[in-house]
Amino acid sequence: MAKLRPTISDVARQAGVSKGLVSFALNDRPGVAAGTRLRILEVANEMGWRPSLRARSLSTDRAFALGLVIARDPDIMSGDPFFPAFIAGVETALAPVGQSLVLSMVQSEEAEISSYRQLAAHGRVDGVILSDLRRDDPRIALVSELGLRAITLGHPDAASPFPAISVDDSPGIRAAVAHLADLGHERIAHVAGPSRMLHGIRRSNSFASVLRERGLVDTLVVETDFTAADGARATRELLALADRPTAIVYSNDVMAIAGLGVAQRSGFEVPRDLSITGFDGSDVGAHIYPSLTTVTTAVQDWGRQAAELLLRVIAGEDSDDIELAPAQLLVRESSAPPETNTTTTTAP
Amino acid sequence: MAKLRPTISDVARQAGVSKGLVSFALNDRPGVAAGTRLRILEVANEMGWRPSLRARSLSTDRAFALGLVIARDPDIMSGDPFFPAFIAGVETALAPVGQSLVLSMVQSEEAEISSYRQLAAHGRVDGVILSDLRRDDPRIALVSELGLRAITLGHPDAASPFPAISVDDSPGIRAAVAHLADLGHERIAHVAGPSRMLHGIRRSNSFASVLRERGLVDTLVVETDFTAADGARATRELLALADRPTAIVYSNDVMAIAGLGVAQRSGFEVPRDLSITGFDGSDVGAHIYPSLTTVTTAVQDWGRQAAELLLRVIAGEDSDDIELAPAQLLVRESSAPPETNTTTTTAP
DNA sequence: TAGGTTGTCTAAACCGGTTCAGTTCGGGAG
DNA sequence: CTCCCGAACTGAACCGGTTTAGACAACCTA
Repeated sequence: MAKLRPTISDVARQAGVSKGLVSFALNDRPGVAAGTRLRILEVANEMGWRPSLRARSLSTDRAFALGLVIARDPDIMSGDPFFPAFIAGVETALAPVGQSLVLSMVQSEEAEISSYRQLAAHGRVDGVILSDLRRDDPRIALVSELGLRAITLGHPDAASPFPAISVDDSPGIRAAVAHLADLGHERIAHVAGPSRMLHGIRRSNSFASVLRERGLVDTLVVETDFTAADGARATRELLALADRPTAIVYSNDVMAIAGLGVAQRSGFEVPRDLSITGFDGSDVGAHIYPSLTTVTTAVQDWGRQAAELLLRVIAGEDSDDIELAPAQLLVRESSAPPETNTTTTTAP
Repeated sequence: MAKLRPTISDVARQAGVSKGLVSFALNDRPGVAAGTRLRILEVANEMGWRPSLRARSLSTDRAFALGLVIARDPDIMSGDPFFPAFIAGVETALAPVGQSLVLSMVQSEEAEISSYRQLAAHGRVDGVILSDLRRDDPRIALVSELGLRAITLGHPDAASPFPAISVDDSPGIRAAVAHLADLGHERIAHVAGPSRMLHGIRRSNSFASVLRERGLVDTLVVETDFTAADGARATRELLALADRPTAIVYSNDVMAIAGLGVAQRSGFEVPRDLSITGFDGSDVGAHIYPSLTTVTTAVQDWGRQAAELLLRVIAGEDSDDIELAPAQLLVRESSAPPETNTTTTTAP
């Protein structure tokens, strides 16, 4: 015979007080005599009482959960190291405080919107983490209109009522390009992410600005949808150019690996004939041949701090924007000086 | 001023009936006159009434959510195509019925156990999906003791109160090995997953049994933890053998890609000097050079059907085990006949 | 000693649904 | 014309917490 879990009324009866007082005692609120509080806690503990999240949810109008809606094709997700690490980080912040993560993975913009609507309508979460910001991102207005709390991963391109927690990609991209330029590359291409995504734009801008600073060509840019297939396509296009690049900076590791495949298949030897760099260092990039020079960020930490920030927002505490340690270049084998039979550069 | 969302009492008042009757009407239960029901639905719709999930949760003792606890290191997750696709599939089953997925990613067995305990104690979910089954998996007893409903991905190695939804790996593995044997390979190795995981064991067994049937060596097996790093390590060990294998069957694509890297780095040309096959076809495997022969399953469909099965279990409907279409071999470029002129190739 | 203040506690309302016992009413059978 | 029955509906309890108004006693002050 399974004995039902005790309720707050059971505790009250057992302790000989009213259930209201038990509630006060258990929530550490003033107005309870020290001795009584102790006795109540003791009785509750002894009876194995656990608060009912549902009852608490109903009466306090909170969900004790955060939401994350990922709008990406599973194909893109499949090789991407970002979300697993990010979610693992979120978890480390939530578990200790008894909160949960409600995850939704959608594959179209309509599904994305209805996903946020459902989360809000059902009161499923107290706040959401907005990732993969886009230009004029409709989610910001939507989410605030729905009355959800939120934070953004990165700064949106318009005014936003939500705090942002960001990792500056620029130093990483700049370091990658500078690294290649320092090696002597003059025609450096960029296989960019979708231009509707802000981090894609930012990376592209950083890319272009370093090149301009150095007086190098900054027009070798191909936009992609972040998939391996599109990374391969972009690489084929670049390598087919009459004046092909000698180095390619990719916006993620998956595309870089696919690009490496294309290059090798076409008879180019990397890094002798072509240098490549990735982004958002994946585990596998370290083990391919040649190993992939890439740009890494502390994603798991990002996840943890994002969750902590959102919890503070929900609690109504002051919460300013957070700027995390910038992305860092990790030089491995896939980058080297270009073949030297090309024209030599003159030192400034 | 924002008007508060209407409650069932508001609808009742507006329609001139009791709130009990509104509840009956909205839940399509008998005992409501057709005309009245229509009027109530009309009023509710007009007022924009949405049921409060929290109130419903409290009174019906249900969560309207499913749980998934993933106990893997983010490093392993990062290149693995399984969970993103699986979760996307789950979502397609949940969204239409207004349910949600509560996801938890943990990195230790204690954290895993306490994660299930929290989900149950908080009544956060009505059931859980048990993935990555292990031998003598403690979660089966735990989860049933906690009173959660559940389904397992694959058949556990002991009696289980939960239905299983499985994809038979054997045909895929057997096809991969047969493919290699048919090409003429005689020394075929296996880079296996952790032996504590049932699917790892099953794949190893299938591997060994085909080899025995064909009278080939079945002892070239190295166990790994599924990471790229460990896949690389296993490959180095195998290639260092005096009588090295001419083909390697990997238990996932990430390790196969890492293995390819190791082989190429050691001067082996794939597939001329060494054939390799992966498992759980990832997007990127199609774009490396040489492209990866692998074994694929319809993971997204698996996710959708798993969620649907669990929903049936929760609803108390009959729910038998489900056997999905078996894994299939996808032959690409990384497998070819062994070199016939030399029995042993020496590493440069 | 009266009056006010403070601290401790109780009772009841409340969150927004579901469910059940019981009341009302109309129609068919006898 | 009754009587009975089932369909339609009401009112209230219930889920398990939180919160507020108010009761009561002890203590302090004038």
